[in-house]
Amino acid sequence: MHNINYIRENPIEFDNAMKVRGENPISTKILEIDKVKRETQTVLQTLLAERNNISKIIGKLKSNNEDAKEEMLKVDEIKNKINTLKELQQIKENELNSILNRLPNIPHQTVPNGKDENDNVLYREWGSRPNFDFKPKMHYEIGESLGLINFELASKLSGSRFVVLKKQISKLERSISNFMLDKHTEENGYTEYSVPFLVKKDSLFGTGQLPKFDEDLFTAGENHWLIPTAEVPLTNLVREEILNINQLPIRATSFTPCFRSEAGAAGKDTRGMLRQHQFTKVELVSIVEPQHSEEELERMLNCAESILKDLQIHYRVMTLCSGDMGFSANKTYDIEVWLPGENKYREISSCSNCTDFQARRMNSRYKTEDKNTYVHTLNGSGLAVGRTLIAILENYQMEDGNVEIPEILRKYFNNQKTLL
RNA sequence: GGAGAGAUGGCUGAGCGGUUGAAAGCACCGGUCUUGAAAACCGGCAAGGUGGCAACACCUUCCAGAGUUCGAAUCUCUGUCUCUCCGCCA
Repeated sequence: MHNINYIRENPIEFDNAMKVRGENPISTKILEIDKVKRETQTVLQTLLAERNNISKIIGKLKSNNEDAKEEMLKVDEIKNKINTLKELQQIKENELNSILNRLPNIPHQTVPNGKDENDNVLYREWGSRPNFDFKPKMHYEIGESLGLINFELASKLSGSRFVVLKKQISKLERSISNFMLDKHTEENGYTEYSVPFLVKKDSLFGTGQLPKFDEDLFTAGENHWLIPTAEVPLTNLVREEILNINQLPIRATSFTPCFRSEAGAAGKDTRGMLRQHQFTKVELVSIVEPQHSEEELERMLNCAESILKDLQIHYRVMTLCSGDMGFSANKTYDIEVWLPGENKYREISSCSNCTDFQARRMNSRYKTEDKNTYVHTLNGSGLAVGRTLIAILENYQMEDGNVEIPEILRKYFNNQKTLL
């Protein structure tokens, strides 16, 4: 949600920011509505003050047993005007909100301008592509030939874009999530949370999934939605809170399933478990003071990267361009892991600074000496577990179809060196 | 699912339809005292908005939404949530 004051004072900058995010210039319209709204409000408030005054007089007259007929007639007159103006003001406010609710965050000045993922810029990379003496297989070929990944069974149960894992691969998934949580809580300073996987509308509005992206979400019953990421419950922990300054920074992590309808991705990545309706993820969320959010984004990125470094898997980090960023983001880094089977880099984490954009929607503030200030919120995958599983299978595969277990995970496997 | 109780400022908690934006306490901030701290005492302390260069004035907000009234934290209706008891159950 945008600060209307900022738009009033910087309409051109605002329109430029929207433009690089693929929106039409709209500040003129916003300010027009805003102007009518405020003018109405000013008149309305004068009338309300008048009404309050007369009512007070009536109160006094009545308590003295005096006649108040004249005053009551006056109020009656004012009341009609008040009702009309109230209605108008409400209409204008709703108009304004329905526009503001759907506009994305302003990009940070260091965000490259661009249209889509082709305009993203390499930020840094780590490691190098592994060499294989044989043709590396795709993760699903590995998993299916071992009989440990099964898509037919999943489709029988739930349809397309689901998967059933079994035995060692199932255990591998579990060990990955344990490793990530251990790392983030023991070394990276995050606090582990277990949170609901079903949330209500307000929470999804707070983080920016609603009202614009409802078709990407699954609903459950009348009033609940399945979370598309733990960012939603974790960030909303501070919704409608006024935090004490000494509570900041908050660094929270959680392991949850994520549910996405993948409405716009028909036909994309249909093979394998790269793009599923349900996957698990360890999420990182930071709530910080505004002046610290830029460095916190770098810190969060490092925390996410530390997982792949420990797993010894090659990756690169991309700075997303303005057109490829998510709705709430001011700046986003994607970590793309190398998948030898696919012979491609694929997104495995996305770390975003949402500045005060979500905080305004959530009304999350902290107390400083003389006023309350919106916090800054950040979120990042640390990492997507399903895709980490894919990365391990493809990077650690052996010619005989077996898979080596990354050293850091062996403690979860009784020091076993390979999957079989 | 059945029966009852409740929702008030950062927290706890008062509140006859009209000087209640809201008592009191805690927390927090400033001061006095003290070598320093604690204690004690004094003072300050809700949020959002509109107008104004500003001082400041005004409006709105006591879970949410409708309603009654000249006037609602206080009365009525609906919804949401919380708690207690009973039943059922992971």
